[in-house]
Amino acid sequence: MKASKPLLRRLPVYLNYLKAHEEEYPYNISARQLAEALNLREVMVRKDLAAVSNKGCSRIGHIRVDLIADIEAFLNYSNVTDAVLVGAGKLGLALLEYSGFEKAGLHILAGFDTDPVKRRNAAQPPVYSMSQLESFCRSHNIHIGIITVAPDQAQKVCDALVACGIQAIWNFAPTHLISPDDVLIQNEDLAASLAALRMNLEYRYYDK
Amino acid sequence: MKASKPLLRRLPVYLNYLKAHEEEYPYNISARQLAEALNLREVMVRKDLAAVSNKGCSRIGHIRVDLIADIEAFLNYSNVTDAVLVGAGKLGLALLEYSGFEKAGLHILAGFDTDPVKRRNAAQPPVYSMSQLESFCRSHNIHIGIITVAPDQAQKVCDALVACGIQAIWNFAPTHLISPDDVLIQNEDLAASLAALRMNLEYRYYDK
DNA sequence: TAGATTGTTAATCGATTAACAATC
DNA sequence: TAGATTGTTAATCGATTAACAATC
Repeated sequence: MKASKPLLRRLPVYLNYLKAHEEEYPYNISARQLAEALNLREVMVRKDLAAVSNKGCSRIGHIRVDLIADIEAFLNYSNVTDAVLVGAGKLGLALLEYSGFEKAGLHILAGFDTDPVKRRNAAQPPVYSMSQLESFCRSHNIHIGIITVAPDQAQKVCDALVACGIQAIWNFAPTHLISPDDVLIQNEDLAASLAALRMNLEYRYYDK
Repeated sequence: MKASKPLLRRLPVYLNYLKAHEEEYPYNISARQLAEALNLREVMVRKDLAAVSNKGCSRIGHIRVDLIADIEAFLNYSNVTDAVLVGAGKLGLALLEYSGFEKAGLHILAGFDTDPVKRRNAAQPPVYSMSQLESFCRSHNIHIGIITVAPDQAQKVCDALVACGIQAIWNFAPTHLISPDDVLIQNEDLAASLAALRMNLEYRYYDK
């Protein structure tokens, strides 16, 4: 029942590819074809697909639309989760208005910011004052919070979100957050990701 | 010599913590203290630190500033890499102006966009027309490209970057890119990351 | 000295890959 | 039938964790 982290990260990639390549695979697609397109090992893809769907047929593979449905069902994409975002700076606004999250089952209901200039009551999603955070989270029963503030404010915002009953935090600030054990924190550290990219690039030179 | 991917992702986290907690650890810090602060296992931190520094002393641990220097040296932060970004939409602009990358050794020299409205010659970094991409990359000898365009344009942009001699691509578009084997692609798939967060949150409910 | 800390060697764990039987 | 494909069981691989000797 419980899926591994790598699997959870690969499933949206499969999903994305399956949705984007309707013309190429109008009806069915095999693990092999998917693996080759995505540059992954066939066996791994086969095992991944077996984990989320039992509709694979020999000789045929998977029915494209069924596979999409099974992956979405597995990832619970139909069960949309509401979220709030704190920090309506450039990154925050970009995320607020990014349409891709809706497809992935996340609905960012509103943003919050201490800076009155950043507020916008009319736009969709709106950006409100921090003082409204708790009542908003409570009344909408929000469980997910996204942090896109400056690193030195992140812990304070984290504490505020926890106080509002938030259960999972997606942290874009390059700060290690301290939170109660029952609050899930996922760090999206772009600088760390970048470090990995640069190092891999350098190893390449080194190997040559 | 070659570092594992998990290690490469933890090092910037250590670095970040070490830099931010000068008052707490004015001189030395032990693997144990670092591990507890970051909620990691002591042994793992110890092994990680041993991989990048040989200056650890029994009873004392590591000298904070030396450790910072060793991690930065290991990650080659002094060797700043130049990069270009294609797609000056909200996310693109946010990344263009994010100061954290400089500290991590990435200097985004310029952005490029097909939309004349998005261009800005005066701002820093500037945003130019796509037609200038190749000459810019060639003349500045750029090896890293960042893609922040819409998914349906990502492959085209990827091809253009490859044609400009780019060797590594950091892709923020939710699209699997096809590229020559010697071009390194790192996908930063926020929707995939989100899926992992949501699933972990759900498992939690399930466990209860 | 005793205790805190290091680095290293061996054991464990989890994920990927290989091998293969089953099916259409 | 032969071949393409599936799902599953066993082997491998790599990373984490445990155990421990060495040091100040």
